[in-house]
Amino acid sequence: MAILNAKKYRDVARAIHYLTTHNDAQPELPALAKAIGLSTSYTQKIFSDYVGISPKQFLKYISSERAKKLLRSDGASMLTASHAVGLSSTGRLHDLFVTVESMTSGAYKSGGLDLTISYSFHDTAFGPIIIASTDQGICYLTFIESKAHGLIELTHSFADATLHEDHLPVHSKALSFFLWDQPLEKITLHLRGTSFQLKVWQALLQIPCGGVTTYGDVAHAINCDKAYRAVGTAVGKNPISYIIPCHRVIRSSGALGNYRWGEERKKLLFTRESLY
DNA sequence: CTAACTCGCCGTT
DNA sequence: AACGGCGAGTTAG
Repeated sequence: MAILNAKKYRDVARAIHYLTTHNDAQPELPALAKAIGLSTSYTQKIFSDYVGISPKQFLKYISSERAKKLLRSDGASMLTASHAVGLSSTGRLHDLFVTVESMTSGAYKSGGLDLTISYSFHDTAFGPIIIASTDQGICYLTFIESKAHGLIELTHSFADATLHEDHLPVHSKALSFFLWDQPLEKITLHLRGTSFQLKVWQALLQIPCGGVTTYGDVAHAINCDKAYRAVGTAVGKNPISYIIPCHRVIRSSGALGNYRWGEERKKLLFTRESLY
């Protein structure tokens, strides 16, 4: 599968941004290419390589009518136990391969004092990432703009931990989650969060690849029907992008809603996965 | 028929 | 006490 480095991701993201902000004008390929400053042939190529469909089709695929249909087809049952038996065949389920450990209150409150964290950088189909782990498991995985910027954010998040760059085998395991045509490897996450956040993140692991659900449905799944607003903020604090698939949660209106790592990235993930 | 706005929700800081 | 990766109902086009 095609892998996006920082520059390619920026180009694709700009293309997505242009299309969605000019969708009423039915933009033709030449207009798109001109807007992002690349040739028509190259624009066509990178777009279809990385998004999976042509620029023209793309607009149709992110329409909120289509999103609503996807919600209706599996939505409500997506977060119930029943999917594990029947519906899971349509998409890989992360919760069968992911174990969650939560940090002790000491490490939790201190910003990671006494923790030794190894981190490494990688490119994925959805852009460059940083992966970090403790001796217990993956503690951090985010999309990044640059290595320097990514490291600053990691440092900010674990201000009192000891950090060093080191590409461990467990990082490669995490990376396998980004590849479709390859079996998943079992992995442990080492998470820092409130009990409410942990419940939310655990629920997200039940959404199969290609599936979508709503913030309200997640709230229902954890028995806090009216806390959908709080669910939104908890989802937004997910420290392990992609493996904990927070990008599969959208608004009940069919609008995609916000995304910590950029609206364009959420559109890319949403489109790419619903083609799966 | 959407799009924009209001007002209520509730866990965090 | 204020603020969100929200949602349902209402109103303006």
